[in-house]
Amino acid sequence: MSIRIMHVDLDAFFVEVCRKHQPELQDVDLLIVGGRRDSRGVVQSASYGARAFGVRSGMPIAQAVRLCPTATFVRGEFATYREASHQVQEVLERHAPLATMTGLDEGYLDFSGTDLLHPVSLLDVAEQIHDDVRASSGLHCSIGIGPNRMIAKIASDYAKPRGICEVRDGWERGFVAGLPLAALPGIGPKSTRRLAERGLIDVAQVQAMPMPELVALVGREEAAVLTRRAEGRGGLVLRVHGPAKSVSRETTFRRDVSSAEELDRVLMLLTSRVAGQLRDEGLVAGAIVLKLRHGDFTTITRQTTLEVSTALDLELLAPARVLLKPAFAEARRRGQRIRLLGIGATRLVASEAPDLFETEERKRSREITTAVDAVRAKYGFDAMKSGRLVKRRKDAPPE
DNA sequence: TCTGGGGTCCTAGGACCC
DNA sequence: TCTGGGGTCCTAGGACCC
Repeated sequence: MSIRIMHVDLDAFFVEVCRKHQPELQDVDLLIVGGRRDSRGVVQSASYGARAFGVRSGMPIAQAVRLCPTATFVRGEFATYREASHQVQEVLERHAPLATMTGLDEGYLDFSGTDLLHPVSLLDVAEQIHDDVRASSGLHCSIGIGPNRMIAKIASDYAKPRGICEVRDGWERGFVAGLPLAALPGIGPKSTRRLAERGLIDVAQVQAMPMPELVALVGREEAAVLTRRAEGRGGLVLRVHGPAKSVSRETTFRRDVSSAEELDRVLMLLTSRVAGQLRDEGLVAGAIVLKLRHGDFTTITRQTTLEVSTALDLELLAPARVLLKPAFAEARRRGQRIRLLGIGATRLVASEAPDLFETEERKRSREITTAVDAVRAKYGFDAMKSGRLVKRRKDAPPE
């Protein structure tokens, strides 16, 4: 049985979704999604016109403004991304027995063992998928086909935009030979720099290098991984997403914060959003993680195990506060303001039926929470907030 | 005006148990 | 009184991906 995997990647996804929902952006050639010009964010996605100016995803907005000052900057709406992503997912599921989205804007299909159905090539199938995605979501995509996941992914990248690239079995080594190492998945900025310091830039160099020499350069373990990738070998099976392993919310302040009160207010809000999502998904958390980023961008995390797994706001908030207090004190001692605050829930398990022996207090708290969730399900998250948050909102300066 | 937000996976050291 | 090693859980940090 031959293994054939297809990777579908949407072109300039965030930009195109924004165009779809804001028709006035339709003819804006220089469009950058991620945040307004003055925001403390990074570029999520840039139109091909803006990319010609050197704008790339992940780049600070401020830098994008300098490179492309006449561009239009928009923030984008997560809900619209999710909606478009679902439309694409449905198309993919129609075309293969096993299909899975691995991000909002990409997914894999497994055509392994369909040699009788598609004996020679999957190009015609890919063309059909492209057209169906376009018809269903209004978005263009690029498609890569290969004998493993890594090759399919690199091929879709190579095909961009709006292209299809098929790498047949046996050709993968030659296909990756012309690429820089940084183009291989798993080799990010840090590894790229480290490898470059040892003179390793291109895949072809690794292919040509005798193993002992490579081991001498980067060590046995990394040499093995590098060789495997440089030979074009990669994952052969698709795994469908399991349940979430963590749920988190974090926010970067518009200006660094030094007030304990403000931190606590935001901690309440973030925790309540995390807790809400946990309940929504029928999960409880066994531990929580607090994240702080200082003004100088150093980032710390503090984690603690919960006595009882929970998805109740207050039962997550209390230990979160216990973590925040000394961490904030330490930041103060070092003269650091807080740039980012985040809270995450981990060690998630499916929530069970309520404990028969639970205290009256906890029972009441759980029942109130259920009522709040019901209101929120109907009117949205902001329909219910704790009195403290509402009060504070009123005297807050206009956004 | 430097550097988002939501994830996954890996490593490494210490505690603790057998 | 000294001396193990393996296994597992926990925390913190870091690389990477989209």
